[in-house]
Amino acid sequence: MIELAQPDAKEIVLADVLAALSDPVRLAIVAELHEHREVSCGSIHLDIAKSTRSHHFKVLREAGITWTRIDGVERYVKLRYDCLEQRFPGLLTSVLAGAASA
Amino acid sequence: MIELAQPDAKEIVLADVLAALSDPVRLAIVAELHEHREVSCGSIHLDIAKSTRSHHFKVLREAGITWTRIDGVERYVKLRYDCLEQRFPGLLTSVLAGAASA
DNA sequence: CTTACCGTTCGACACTCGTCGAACTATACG
DNA sequence: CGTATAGTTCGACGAGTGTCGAACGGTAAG
Repeated sequence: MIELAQPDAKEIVLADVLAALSDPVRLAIVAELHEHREVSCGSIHLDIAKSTRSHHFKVLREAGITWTRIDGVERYVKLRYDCLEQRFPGLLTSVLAGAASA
Repeated sequence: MIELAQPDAKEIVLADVLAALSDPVRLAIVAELHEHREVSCGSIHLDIAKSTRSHHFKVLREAGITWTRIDGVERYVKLRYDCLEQRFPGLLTSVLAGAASA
């Protein structure tokens, strides 16, 4: 049940975070994660191939935006809200608000 | 002296703003603009060709991040702080803080 | 063990992006 | 007019990105 592979809070790079959030699909994923606290990758409805889905989750994880926990066959994903808030205060909040109002 | 070509405040798209800010060069430009209020394109020191420089300013302008005023031969550029604050409250502030701490 | 399921990895493809130099436009100054 | 200056536009190039289908790998269930 223990497994991860994402950067430390201090290693999170602003440009990478912004690049990761600049894709509409990933923005939708992040908005969904914000509503559901923690969720398995597959339970988010997206009209894309599963390989593409996997790619987007990887980008979010490597940018330091999400935290992934492996439980059996599934990957449970949630936002690294506290890490991001510590590193870039207010950023995720304003992005989530902007995504919701779009 | 009057001249512009940037989107309305309501037409500013979050993903476009984030994409525009996800480039290190443009992030540096934005940080510089934040310090100097208004500035001519050429007065910002950047180790890139002037065509590349022009490209980055165009991306920022079209994303709705900057406002450009033509005066003679020069283009004076400044952040559209109020528009962005209205559209995505706190976003630019947190990005500027993050860019400064990097 | 076999099957089903969840997700990753691997090319491959089209497209976009950052970068450059060169040519161009337009204003300002002799 | 001629020249200098500030930016833009135009290919062109290499690198990166989003997308897909197909193949693969682990875990759970029969």
